[in-house]
Amino acid sequence: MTTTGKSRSGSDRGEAGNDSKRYTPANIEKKWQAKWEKDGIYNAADHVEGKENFFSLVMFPYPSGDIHMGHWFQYSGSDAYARFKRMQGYNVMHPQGFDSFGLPAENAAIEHGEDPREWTYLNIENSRRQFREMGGSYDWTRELVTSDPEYYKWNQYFFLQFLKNGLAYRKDGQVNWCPKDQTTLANEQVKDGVCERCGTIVVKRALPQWYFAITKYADELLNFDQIDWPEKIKTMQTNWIGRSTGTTIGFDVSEFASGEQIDTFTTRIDTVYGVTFVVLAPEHPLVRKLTQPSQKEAVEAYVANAALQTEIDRTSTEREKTGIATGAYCINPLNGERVPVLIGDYVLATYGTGAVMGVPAHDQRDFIFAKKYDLEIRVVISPPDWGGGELDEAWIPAGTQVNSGEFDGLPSREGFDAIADKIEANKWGERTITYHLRDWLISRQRFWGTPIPIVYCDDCGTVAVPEKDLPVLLPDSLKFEADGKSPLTKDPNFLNTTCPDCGKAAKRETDTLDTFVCSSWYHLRFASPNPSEDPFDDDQIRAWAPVTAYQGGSEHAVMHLLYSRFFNMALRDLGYVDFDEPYTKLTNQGMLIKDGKKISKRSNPLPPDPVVEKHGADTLRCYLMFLGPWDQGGDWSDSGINGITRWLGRIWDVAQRDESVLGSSGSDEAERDLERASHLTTQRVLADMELFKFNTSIAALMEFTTKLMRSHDSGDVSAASWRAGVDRLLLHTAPLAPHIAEELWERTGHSGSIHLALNPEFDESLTTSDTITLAIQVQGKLRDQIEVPAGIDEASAIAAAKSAENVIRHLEGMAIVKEIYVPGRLVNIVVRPAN
RNA sequence: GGGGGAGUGGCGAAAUGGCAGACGCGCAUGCCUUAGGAGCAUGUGCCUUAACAGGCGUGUGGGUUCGAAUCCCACCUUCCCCA
Repeated sequence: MTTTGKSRSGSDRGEAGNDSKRYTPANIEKKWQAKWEKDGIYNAADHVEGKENFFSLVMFPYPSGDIHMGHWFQYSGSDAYARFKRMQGYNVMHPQGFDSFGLPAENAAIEHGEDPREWTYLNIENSRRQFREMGGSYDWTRELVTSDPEYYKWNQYFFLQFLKNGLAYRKDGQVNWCPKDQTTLANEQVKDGVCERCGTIVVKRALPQWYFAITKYADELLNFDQIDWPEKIKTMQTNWIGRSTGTTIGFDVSEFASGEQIDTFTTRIDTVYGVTFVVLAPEHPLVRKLTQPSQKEAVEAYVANAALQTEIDRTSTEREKTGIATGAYCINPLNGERVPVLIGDYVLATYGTGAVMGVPAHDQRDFIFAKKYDLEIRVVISPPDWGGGELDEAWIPAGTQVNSGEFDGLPSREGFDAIADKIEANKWGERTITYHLRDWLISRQRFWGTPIPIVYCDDCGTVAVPEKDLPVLLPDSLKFEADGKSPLTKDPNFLNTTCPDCGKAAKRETDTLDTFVCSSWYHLRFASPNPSEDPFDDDQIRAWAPVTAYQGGSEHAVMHLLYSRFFNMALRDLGYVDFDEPYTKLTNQGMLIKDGKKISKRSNPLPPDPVVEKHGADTLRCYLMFLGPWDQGGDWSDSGINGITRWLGRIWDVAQRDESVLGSSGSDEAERDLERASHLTTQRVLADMELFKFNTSIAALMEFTTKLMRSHDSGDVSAASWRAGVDRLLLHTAPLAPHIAEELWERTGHSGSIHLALNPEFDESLTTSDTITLAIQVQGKLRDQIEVPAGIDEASAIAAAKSAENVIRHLEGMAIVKEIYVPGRLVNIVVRPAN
């Protein structure tokens, strides 16, 4: 830094205390943050006479260290919206908390031997400070921390209610297993197929896991009628749920395994006469029974290899499909044909029935597979003009049934139903609806989470912990040790307990709940933060829920946002709430990236504290909101922040100008002009804020700021209308830059917080002017612009257009074909050469 | 592999069927200043032109329309999420 620079900033600091002329964020931001908190102006009462409640919720953060710039992006926008709604006259509740269970705390424990609890609560402390420095309008009396026993107790309680009502169950699931460490691994702990710690190749292994029965709600989750959500989120959820209608059909294998059949599911039963092979997933239970002695060795090797592959690899279309014969055959019930049974790792045991029928002529994957293994390709849906020759690729579209026995000649669309009817009549299978959605696996083999309240007793089996014994507490000390096992599995005080039923010695469940359970109902606890005997108070839920407006990233489209909807529907059916959907309106903010990549504490850091220190919280908030459309995110760069610094400096300057230099009345034209700008600004800002278009709101306010400066400079507006304009500017700026707006509100003689004031109003009739500029096009190309009276009729507009100088030139030698007038906007004259 | 976005000046962007580039950054020139990493004013898509004016222009190729950044079809690039 140069000497000049140093002395300048030094003098800034020196003057700051008494020179109120200069905008110095550090001098005002802390002051107002303290005052707002002391006065509790953002604390929401459950009922306020004459005001409608508005629950404005933003997805709460995971406290992984600093609140980073991405959080600032998210929370600046959502806070501006909550403030805007408050100024619209709503009784706004805008809570904040911490989603504090989860893997990063465990990683800190694993890497640095820290206690995840200490690590987490230290981070929370730091995050609270940053939230305050942001100037968020949060109601901190409602704060919740999901790793507090008062909170996770209710996760356990809901788990038990779900268990009682058939919505929670335990069954075998595939987990990552490290054979050396003898432990399960989270997906994140598997790097390139090997154990993160010891480098051993990780295998898939079946272990009992807990599930929530979300698939019971698959159809209701497909219905979005009651909620105002972005189309893209609804599309993602719809695709994720993946409802498809089709037919199951069994292929008899009793020749090789008595009494058994292979169940397959297909959406194209019309092609069933074209089945020339059947493929099983390597994990399919029939694999062992069907494999013939000659194939045994090869099949075992193939199955072992498949266990090492990820699903990505196995289902990738880039990779060549592989398969291996079992040596067994099955019978196609439709035509009695005997077709080979193969094993292919591109078939997943967890999807559908874990077996597919191979129809190479009408499925491209099967086609390539059949070519490779020299299997028959039989056309059963004839393409139009098909001469009976070999196909170059699978024919997917509809056609005419051929080689399909009694169904030959039918259009395949009719063949679909006719064949399905026959299958159902003969009880070979039935029409079925399947979903891509699977039940929600809630077991985590981790230690920083909600303990699942279950006890295993040798005599009584799986026993639920009685509600009166909740919460099942996490042990105080959770030190991770080098063997890779969860501390819960080794802590005798936690592990050893007595059976609630028979009183004998028993072991606790050591799995913890997925952290998405915490976030599935946290909004209800915000609405009702205090009860200790119930998860929440019904009257408070009625006052606030469902959430009026919810904001968060679209990366949660198919996990959190689907789980929460399921959770709400389940709670409704169990009698806890009386509404169907948890979040009425959803808005996604985009992702803030830096240098083209996601911001991350480790690999791509961007700490906000230095920026706040240099420019102030208001400047940073506005800059982030000005970067671009909030719902599309933005690419951070330091270069533009000066624009916001200048703008706030100009507001600071204009608001404190001496109005006594202006007269008690101004010129008609200038008054009218300022009035129009004022009402137009309010119209634009109110509309844009409602749509989370903060960038264009700020652009409108920048223009208005300039307008007010010029009006004052020119001196031809009245003091009263100029001052009213300044008030309007401050009120609109308040949600975006809350500290400076509050400071200037006070300095310009107002009493009470600007944040409890109401938005200005506008009169649309005052936003228009007497004349408009019409664009004149010839052949759709702009040729001139003319000034005309605002209410001009079509004929006069076209006449005026035709007499514009530059237009005359372009009409020369042309015959007019058509004249188009778009009221208030343009005239387009369509011509052709006049012979 | 599946799913969802996004491509517009040197840069962030605006405009959702009607004047492409509002607003801001940066840059240039000028004013003010002992000074400027301050402030103010003016200009700034590219090409041709002394000027008037004209041509080109919203990732690429096609289409619909009097008129397309915007709607439709195909493709390319890129980001995010899930497995």
